[in-house]
Amino acid sequence: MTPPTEPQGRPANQGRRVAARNRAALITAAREVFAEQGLTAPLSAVARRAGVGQGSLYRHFADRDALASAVLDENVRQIEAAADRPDPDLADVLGVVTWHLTRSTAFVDMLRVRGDGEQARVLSDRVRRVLDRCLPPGHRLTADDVMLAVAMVSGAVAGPAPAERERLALAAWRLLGIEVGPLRPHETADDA
Amino acid sequence: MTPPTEPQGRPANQGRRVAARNRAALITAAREVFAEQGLTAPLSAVARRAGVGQGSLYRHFADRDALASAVLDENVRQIEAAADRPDPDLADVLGVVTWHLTRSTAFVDMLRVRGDGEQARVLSDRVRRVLDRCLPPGHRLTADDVMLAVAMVSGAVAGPAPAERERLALAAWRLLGIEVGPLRPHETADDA
Amino acid sequence: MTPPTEPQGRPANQGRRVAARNRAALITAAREVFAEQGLTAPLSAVARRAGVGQGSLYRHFADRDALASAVLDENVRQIEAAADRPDPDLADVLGVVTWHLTRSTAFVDMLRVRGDGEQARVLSDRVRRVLDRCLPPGHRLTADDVMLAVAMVSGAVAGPAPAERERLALAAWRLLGIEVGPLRPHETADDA
Amino acid sequence: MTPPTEPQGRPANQGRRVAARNRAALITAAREVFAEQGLTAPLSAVARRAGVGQGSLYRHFADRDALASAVLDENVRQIEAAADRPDPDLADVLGVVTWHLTRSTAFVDMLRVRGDGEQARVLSDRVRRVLDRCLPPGHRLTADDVMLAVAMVSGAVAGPAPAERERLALAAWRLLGIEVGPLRPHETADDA
DNA sequence: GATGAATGAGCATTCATTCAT
DNA sequence: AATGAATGAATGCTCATTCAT
Repeated sequence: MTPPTEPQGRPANQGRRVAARNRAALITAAREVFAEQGLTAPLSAVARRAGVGQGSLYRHFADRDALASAVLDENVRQIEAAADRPDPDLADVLGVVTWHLTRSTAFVDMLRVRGDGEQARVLSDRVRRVLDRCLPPGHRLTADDVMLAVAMVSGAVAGPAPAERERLALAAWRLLGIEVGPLRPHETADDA
Repeated sequence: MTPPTEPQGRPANQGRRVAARNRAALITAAREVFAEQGLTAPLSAVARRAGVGQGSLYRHFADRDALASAVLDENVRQIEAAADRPDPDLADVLGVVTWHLTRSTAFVDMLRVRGDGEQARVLSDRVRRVLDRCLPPGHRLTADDVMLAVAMVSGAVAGPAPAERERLALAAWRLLGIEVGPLRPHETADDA
Repeated sequence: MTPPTEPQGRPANQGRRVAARNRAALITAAREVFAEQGLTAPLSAVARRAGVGQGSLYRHFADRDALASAVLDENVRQIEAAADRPDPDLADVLGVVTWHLTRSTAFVDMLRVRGDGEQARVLSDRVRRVLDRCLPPGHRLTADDVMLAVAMVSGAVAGPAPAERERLALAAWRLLGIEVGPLRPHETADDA
Repeated sequence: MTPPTEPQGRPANQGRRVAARNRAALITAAREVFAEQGLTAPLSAVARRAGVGQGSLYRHFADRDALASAVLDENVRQIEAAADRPDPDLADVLGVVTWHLTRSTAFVDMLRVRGDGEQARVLSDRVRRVLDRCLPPGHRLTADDVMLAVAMVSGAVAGPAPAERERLALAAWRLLGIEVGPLRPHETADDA
């Protein structure tokens, strides 16, 4: 993107660009660290993995929750995107939801509305709204039912090792008698 | 020199008479603290709530796992007791299991086999064995199914406030189409 | 020793005998524990190895120093015994001294008069007196010289693993040009 | 709301200007504390004496060994510097070695390779290499001999009070028949 | 006298958070 | 706006010492 030439000066104005890059690096790092160690992982580990000073982390994110929200926001956005067409299919969207459940401990925790989270509720509500839109009128399940079902599936995958989660998630949906599409992420444009 | 009555200094060693009482107090305190804060709560908080020195905690329980096991063992024993008769009824036993799920975050954590826990696996296996015994031959569910269902219900109640858990647990079982008896503990004799 | 008969009563008077046995067990245990872990080993470990309550340890020995002295007293007594004849031979006695140096970290520490020890000085002086008696008038070395030499040899063996100590001690004496007899303990009668 | 001047609360973060100063203060404090109490002295005492938070100590030195190495490295560097010329004189270098032996309990401990210490072995080897270089071919002593002699002298000074150590060290070398130059440090340039 | 439990001070270590540069 | 160091509260754990039984 930036022309590789000009090793000279150009002192200022990089700030803006560096800031954005750091923010993204922090989110990426946090996603990885939270996935591996859970939502209570040391924030210093996140900063280290992002290659960024501790202070910068706090400049971008006021507290652990803000950082976690930023991480989860990306997951939720993918779910929203999966339902972003005229007649969204519930099974399809649940496939995306489940894909994230099997990848991210943090996402699991969020959907179980772990304790405190004001932020978590907001994100969780966005998921609910998406699912609501997928329910044709007269469906045997309500949005509450589906949200509960999602929480239940997250309970099924919360403990075991990553390798087992996919199998367990599918077994859980089967036990619920709810059809689910193929487990997959929904690539959005902002990864470019 | 100084008279034997010293209101200052050490709070007085009350001798070994209190040993059993302390042990019980520690388990009670741990049950409460773990229920509120989860299995990673500070052990110092447990000792404080039990009104006992830190050293006494470590004398009675070698490590966090030993303490957690002592707490959870009581829950599991009640479940075992509930099934301890000629023809145990699955719905009944699930009622006891669910009762504990709605009371104790720690019990929820245990059944999701969070992390490494050797002890957790042992306790979890005891629950599985109990449930296995309740399944008449030819039942539509396997023991694995039921354990998965229990994990799913624990996912349903893990996040929300205690007041909501009972309602959610019942809704979860209904969604699974599995009948569950009244939610209740199973009082054992050792409380005397 | 005690007649194996009479399983009945005989309530008291055992106290005296048990006390002596405990004291001996504590010294033996302390010798082993101090030899393995050094003079700062936990006293609880000594009591445990002796099969005795912590309280009993403190009844017999007011503090760590008293216990250490009791352990070392036995070593010093052997050295005194080795010189307990008309014309004691310096090399012989140094052999006994060196034998203890190679076996006991505690003994090494004592002869280097580690820090505090009032007790250590007393024991150390007894060794000096023994060595003094072994020096024929007109010997090229003074008692101070020999004590210094002993401290130097203890420095040579203090760090390395037990297996190396014998070799190093002999090399040290050779470097000093002082003749030393065979390394051996001096069995006394009180082991019966 | 509150004016930026708050005499209460945090003692104020003085920014990274003090980083180097803190590191140096820690080494100085550690040198003193280790010299007085040995290498097992509480690290909290070091931090306190340095006027630095516990966290800062751990930021600069990962563990006790790293701190000890930093302290001892300076001693060893002086010894190396003393031998850093065409034809180093053994007696001279031993004078520097002995000077450090009489000042620092920690240095004494290091040369006796107490316990496991990976780091201690490294430093000790550096001393050996220096001494090796001072031995003209055909000298009556090998490097092993001289290292043993150094360990022996350290045994002579390890116990007694600082005031006595110089006298005892000289007496020890005399007893060994090894010539030693004046006891003195070797000032290096980095004190500036 | 023996016993074993109670106690809490002490030490190592981690980590969230602040702040001068 | 980034940086990285400083800080100390918090926590786990150990162990010397006391004391009722």
